[in-house]
Amino acid sequence: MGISDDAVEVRAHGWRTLAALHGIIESELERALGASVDLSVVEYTVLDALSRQDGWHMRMQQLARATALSPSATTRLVTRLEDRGLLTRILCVDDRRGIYTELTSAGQALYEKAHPIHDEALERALGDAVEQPELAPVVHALQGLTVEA
Amino acid sequence: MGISDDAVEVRAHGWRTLAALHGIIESELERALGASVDLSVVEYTVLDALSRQDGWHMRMQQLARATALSPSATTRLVTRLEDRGLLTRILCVDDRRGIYTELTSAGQALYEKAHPIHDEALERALGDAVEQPELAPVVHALQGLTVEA
DNA sequence: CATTAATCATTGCACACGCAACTATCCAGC
DNA sequence: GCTGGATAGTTGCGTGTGCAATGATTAATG
Repeated sequence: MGISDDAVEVRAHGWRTLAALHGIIESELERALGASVDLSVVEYTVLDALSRQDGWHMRMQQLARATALSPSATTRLVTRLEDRGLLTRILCVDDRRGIYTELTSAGQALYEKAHPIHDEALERALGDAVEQPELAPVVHALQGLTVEA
Repeated sequence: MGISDDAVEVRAHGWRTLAALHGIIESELERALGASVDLSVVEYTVLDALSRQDGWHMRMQQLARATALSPSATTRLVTRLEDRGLLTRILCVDDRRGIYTELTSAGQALYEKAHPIHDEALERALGDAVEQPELAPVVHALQGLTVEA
């Protein structure tokens, strides 16, 4: 097995590791958020993204990007949250194709309730993961990232 | 914002980065494998896991672990692949609750066809990802993992 | 040895997703 | 100013998924 074949195998192995870690974290978040505030991970991601805009709007497309979801799934996701009164659709005036979404006060409140639960679950998941020798290096690499930008 | 709050934010940021990278890679693999051999990423994962056992069996539960899927989803996944003639169920003799799965020659052949496509797509996805400054450090960390174990 | 508990895999059901087709709106070229 | 093409978002449809309940087999306990 030559040098380039090794590189291929390293990539594949890295991808398997990444996928495993992703699965562990997502499962734990899903469980914790579902049990306490009845939110899925993507739903929380929406609230989080909107909240980080600090009361500002977000277009559907940005939301689709933030959640790694298709346009159609984004539509229904927003509809679900709107039906629960957590956010509102706002027609855009300068581009009447576009639709903005904004947190309601109920959405803001639920997000603030969910936030610490999310953080605890994430800490727990990473703590579990770091004990698996395969996953530990990736976990440490993640912790070393800078937050800015 | 104190020290421990920073740690929380670092974790959340790391998780968002991980999820973003995961999404990019999975989309690209899904597209490439679907177009060329009509396999989803999880389906390829099964063939890959079975193939890495080098002709040996795997229990449903191991498969569920390898794919990060629920037992029920694993059942149907195996059924799909079995219907396509890519693998076979084998009843276990020592524990008659358990069921082994094994690649057929057709499954082996399709895997060997899919493998280089998978690797190319993975290389392409990582190449794209490394150009995003947010993602680059994680990509490099993955490349630095050792393969053994 | 019988009975109860635990484990492996499968099915019913509801739901979230992606793809393709559709509508509405904006923009470019003439 | 009107027409053709691009873009934003929504809906129909088929499919993959998780949860809870079930059947089949093994292990534990009296």
